[in-house]
Amino acid sequence: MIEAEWPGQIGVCEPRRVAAISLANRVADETGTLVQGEAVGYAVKFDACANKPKIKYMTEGILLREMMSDPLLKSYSAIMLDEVHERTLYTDILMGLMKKILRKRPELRLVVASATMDAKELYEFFNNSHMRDKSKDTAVILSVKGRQFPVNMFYTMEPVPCYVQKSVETALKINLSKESGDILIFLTGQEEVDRAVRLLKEHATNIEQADKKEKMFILPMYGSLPYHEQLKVFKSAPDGYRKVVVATNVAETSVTIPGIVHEDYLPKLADSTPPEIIRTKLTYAVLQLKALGISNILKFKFPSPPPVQNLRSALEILYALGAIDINGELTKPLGFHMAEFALDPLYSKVLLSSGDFGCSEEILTIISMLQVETVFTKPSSGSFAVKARIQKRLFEVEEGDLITYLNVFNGFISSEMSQGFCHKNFINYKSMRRVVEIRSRLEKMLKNYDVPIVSCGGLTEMICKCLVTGLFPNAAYLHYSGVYKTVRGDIELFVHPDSVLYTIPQPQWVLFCEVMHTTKLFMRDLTVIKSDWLLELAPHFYHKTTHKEF
DNA sequence: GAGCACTGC
Repeated sequence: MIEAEWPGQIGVCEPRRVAAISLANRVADETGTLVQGEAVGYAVKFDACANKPKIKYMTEGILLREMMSDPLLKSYSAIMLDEVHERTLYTDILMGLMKKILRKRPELRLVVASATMDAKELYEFFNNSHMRDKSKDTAVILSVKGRQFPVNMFYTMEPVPCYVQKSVETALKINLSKESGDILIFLTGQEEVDRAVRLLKEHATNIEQADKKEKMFILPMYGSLPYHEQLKVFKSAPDGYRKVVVATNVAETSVTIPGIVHEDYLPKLADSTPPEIIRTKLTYAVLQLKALGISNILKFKFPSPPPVQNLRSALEILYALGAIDINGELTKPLGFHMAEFALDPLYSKVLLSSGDFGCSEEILTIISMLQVETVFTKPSSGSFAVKARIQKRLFEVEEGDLITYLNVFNGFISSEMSQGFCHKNFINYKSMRRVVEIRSRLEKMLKNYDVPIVSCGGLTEMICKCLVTGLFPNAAYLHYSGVYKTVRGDIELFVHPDSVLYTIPQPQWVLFCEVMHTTKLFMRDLTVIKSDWLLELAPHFYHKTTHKEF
């Protein structure tokens, strides 16, 4: 074990929650200690270890957050960044911050672990190799040969007509064989996982009823499952049962589910995507760097510098939201509170102003609904597809998708969160449970910030106005040519066919939550607004002269 | 009438 002369903690950052939790479990198991004990623990959002374990596994955002109260990470003597080859936004930001910290704390040990051969680039980044004095270099490259866990893989040699069916059959075959060990099946999406789980459960029930000894314990695993259900895969199956986990690729990398020795395999695509930081919106990341006291974002050393224009527009939006002042300083309390939310700043702004509009109950619901994939299921069979469409109409309103979501949620709550309600209305029950979880967390945060939790009781205009206070950068107007355009930049946008506004006469002004770039630029999750509201509620961003339409 | 999935705070 780690001895006393090792003064601080060892922090290991993983890009995904399940990875952090499963590694902590694994290491605790190997060292014969309890997870979340003194030696080994983990911290992910909403589920942190209470003590300070010697080895702490966490998601990247957690370490970033810890830096807000402990900027030099003094409680750690070593930090490991794992899976760096994935180059998530947070990996890059953490590497930039660690470089700064290392200058002030040369005794801190940093291990950067990557599965690919980008070592040279990272080596140069941490060594300041542009400087002439190489003797000051402190980074070294260590190579570790990969070691595989003994796992039996099953490939199908030929294409199979239905691989969901086939994987279920394979699992059943393994289950009847003499070999012991748990089974992990990978499929491509949530729907497939649910289908496979249903099939397997039928078999499992039959086995139990026939009182055979090959009992199975079936568990699904995918991202939009409520958190407490995700954690079930890490527990061992009851005595006498073989655990069968059916997963999407949530679990594909860096996850070790204890006991798994059989894997179904789907080929992984070559990892060639450029770092997230150079192609994504930086509003939230810049907000967090500001919260860490990085005053000059444009001078911050990123391993892969994002386009300056992206940084500038992030700063401009944060200013217009009121999160930073004219000097680029985080505002108190608004900017600091916005940095605390694990949400797009446009959404956290809407939440924080919802008390003033007397509609925080409704806004909490809407923002929570936006955190999950669509709750409407899309049956593939014809007659059910028509029925689903008819049921969805019952919730639809002319104000747009967001108020429609509000109606769905309220219906779900009135039904006492019944599965029957979801079934009848073609709504995903598990997603709705997750929305309920998220909503109660956000509500707690609003209460902490003394935002009154109040309902406007059906005054949808107040809700729509409140949405403008944060979503104003996402406003579009109907051009006389019949397509929508952004107010700034005149970019052509189209209503997505999934929107409730798709089939009704096009309103003059809308807010969108997201743009999807597929065959065209499609706006999703729309709300109808009035142009006056933009002038009234976002004067920094829109002036009367900005566009003739005003 | 569109259309891969997944993740993180």
